[in-house]
Amino acid sequence: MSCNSEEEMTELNEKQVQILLVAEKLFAEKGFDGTSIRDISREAKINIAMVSYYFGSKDKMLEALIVWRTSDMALQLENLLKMQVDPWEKMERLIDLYITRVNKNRCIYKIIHSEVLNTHRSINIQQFNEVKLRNLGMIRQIVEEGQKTGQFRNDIPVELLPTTVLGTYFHFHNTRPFYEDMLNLKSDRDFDNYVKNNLIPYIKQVIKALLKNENQ
Amino acid sequence: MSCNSEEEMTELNEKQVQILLVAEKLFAEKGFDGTSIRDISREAKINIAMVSYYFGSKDKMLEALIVWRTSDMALQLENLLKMQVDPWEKMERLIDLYITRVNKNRCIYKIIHSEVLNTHRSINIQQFNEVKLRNLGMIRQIVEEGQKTGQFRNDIPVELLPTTVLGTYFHFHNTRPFYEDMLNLKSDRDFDNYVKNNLIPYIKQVIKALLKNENQ
DNA sequence: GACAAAATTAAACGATTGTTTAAGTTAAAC
DNA sequence: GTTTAACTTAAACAATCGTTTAATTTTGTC
Repeated sequence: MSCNSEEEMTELNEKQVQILLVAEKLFAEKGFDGTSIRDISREAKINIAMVSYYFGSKDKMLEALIVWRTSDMALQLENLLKMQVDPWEKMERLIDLYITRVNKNRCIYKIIHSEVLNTHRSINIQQFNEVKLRNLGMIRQIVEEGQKTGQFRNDIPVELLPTTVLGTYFHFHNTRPFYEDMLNLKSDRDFDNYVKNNLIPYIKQVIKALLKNENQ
Repeated sequence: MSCNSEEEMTELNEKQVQILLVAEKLFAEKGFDGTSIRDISREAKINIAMVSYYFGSKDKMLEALIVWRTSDMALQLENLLKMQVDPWEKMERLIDLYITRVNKNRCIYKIIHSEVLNTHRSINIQQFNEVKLRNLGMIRQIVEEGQKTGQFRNDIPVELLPTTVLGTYFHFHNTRPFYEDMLNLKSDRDFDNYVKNNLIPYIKQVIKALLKNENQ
């Protein structure tokens, strides 16, 4: 059930990918309901009938988009877990991995959070939940490593750590206009630099402060 | 410019409030674009022409909704700032105030973050930004109090603290179906209890761990 | 070149969108 | 009671929505 490699032909041809790329961009900009199939067709330079032809419907296209973007995370996490490095280092790299990945797929995460969850939409998000649960298991392993060596505290609510990392990151982006005003970030370049030089180190600082065993 | 007490008649009659209450509920459930004026009219038991009659348009109604919900925060924060209590206590109460308020107006915050910001919508959010900036100034004062007594570290990126508090809180709600699954929260009551007994104390723990001066 | 399948198109479908209109009702002022 | 303004209504408006249809073009196979 959790394995989708063969059961429903998830392979996408290049035309489908072309459509999904445009859809992802527009959905993130204007929302799912705010984006029409005609908008997508215009930007992707295809006929409006092609969406129904390739995906069946607009809803199913969104479903295909989500599956496409969330089905290759496990590998990277397993590689991280195998590494023979200090728990602190491993936790830092975990945060880097999270942020890098989420930043790369920021559009689709925005869609998922604001359009799919909580709204009564008939879209299957089971696979998305499974990815999150597997990720959490790996984070728990890293934390336990640090606890065994006495470097980390023992009472850490692991299940809330990713929420702080991602929540801080997403909320920063969600309130981007405010931060641009206050911090005087005039270009995309300024903004990205602030994320890299201030926001990400801050998130690491937060998590490390929370993990640190004070009795040591 | 920042004072709107008289310039454009922000007072709402009870009919307008009735409409806004329904609109807020539906927007949060189905999104701004996903909610039609006919949906609102049906639920509010009014004629579909009343929205245009009272607010001018659907867009202006959203603007009125945002202004209505974000124009009474300053008073509570000023009262908190005046209190003669320990900086730690003050910071805890600040977080409580933030969360209580945001929880009360969760619907409108959801709308603002997912529908207004970042999407190219012609809605004035200046007032919303000003509220945020004023809040930040007060947080900065509390932090400086704690730094003067040596209880807080000196290198604290104050401008990112509210983002961690609100980001963690919002992201928890945004991924609610996942947490319901994992933590076996079967009812609204279970969920609210977890927020009260686990999430909010965790957020306080995170902020306090970050603020704590290790050299003391 | 002939055939079949896949891909693409323009056009139309009925439904729904936000908004406006013009007629109707209500309520208060005089 | 008359007048005036505010309020409310049903109906219609043009525009756009997601989807389907049927015809046409492209592509690959023999």
